[in-house]
Amino acid sequence: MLADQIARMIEDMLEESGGSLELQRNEMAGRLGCVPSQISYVLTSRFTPERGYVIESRRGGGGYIRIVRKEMHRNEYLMHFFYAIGNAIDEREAIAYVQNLEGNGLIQAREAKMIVAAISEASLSDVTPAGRSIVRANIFKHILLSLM
Amino acid sequence: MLADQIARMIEDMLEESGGSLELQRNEMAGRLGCVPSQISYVLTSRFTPERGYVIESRRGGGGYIRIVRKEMHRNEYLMHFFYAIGNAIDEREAIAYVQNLEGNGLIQAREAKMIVAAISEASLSDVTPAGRSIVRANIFKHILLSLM
DNA sequence: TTTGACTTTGACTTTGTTTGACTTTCGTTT
DNA sequence: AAACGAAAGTCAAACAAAGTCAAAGTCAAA
Repeated sequence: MLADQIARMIEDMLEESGGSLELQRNEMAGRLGCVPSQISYVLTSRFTPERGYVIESRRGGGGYIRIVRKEMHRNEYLMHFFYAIGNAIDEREAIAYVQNLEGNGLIQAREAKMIVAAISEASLSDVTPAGRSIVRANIFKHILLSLM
Repeated sequence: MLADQIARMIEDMLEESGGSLELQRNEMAGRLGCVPSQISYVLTSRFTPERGYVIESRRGGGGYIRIVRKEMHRNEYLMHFFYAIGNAIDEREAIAYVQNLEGNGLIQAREAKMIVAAISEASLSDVTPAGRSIVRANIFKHILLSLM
């Protein structure tokens, strides 16, 4: 399958480059003889944060897509929390996790305060109550990824 | 990319001169082999007030462009941002603010990464596009409050 | 044999950069 | 003053990416 082929190729490139690479979508699609959006598809379906990848990109002239693989095994503790969060978490439980992280020395006091502020009900008051826990989980997980 | 190259050059010059410099647009464009308005573009797209730069200039014979990196002190600064964010902010502008905070030593590199992660489009992908800027502003402001 | 998850494709949108023609503002000569 | 030339400012067009989304295709499992 095309998608798998592309995924393998990207993994290989990540391997070679030690876990971080930049590519150009159009250029790569050209080399592979596929449409550019196929690259996007592979990225969103396979290189997700859940699997430890972080993607950033820029449009326009000189645009690029950067893919970074986080070393899950070197961040066992953080990963533990990452999985524990799941895809939704309420404020109370989230705060407990933050305290836990701080207690284990994985984050500083100031960082803990920042996280609590970010995922507080107050910060998310404009999200529908139903959606809050989901958005909170997403934010929290992305913060954890940024620490890896 | 040309624009980035020019931006880097200006940053270097600012570094050397301790945060303030004067240049001539035409002269610089000549040295770089680009059109003068390219310099203007870099200035307006990168050396913005959000990033902590102040630009002033004069036309006519002996004209110049002065670029000053502005530094403020902690509370003044946090307050300034708090108000500047308003009740909605897009990702780009928000990141510019974070870079500014980091550049002026108000937050650590790790903290900057955390904030960027927290307010990224990726973190907020489950919020409606229209709502994202509003939620982002809220999160950002609450994080700032946690730093005061 | 229908369903549903996953894939493939391409038209359209948005964002970012580069260029050049034209305008405005100064200082300096006449 | 008026005219001139030397700056910088403005703006829109052309170009260069990446993002989005929905329609159509595929295929295995019920």
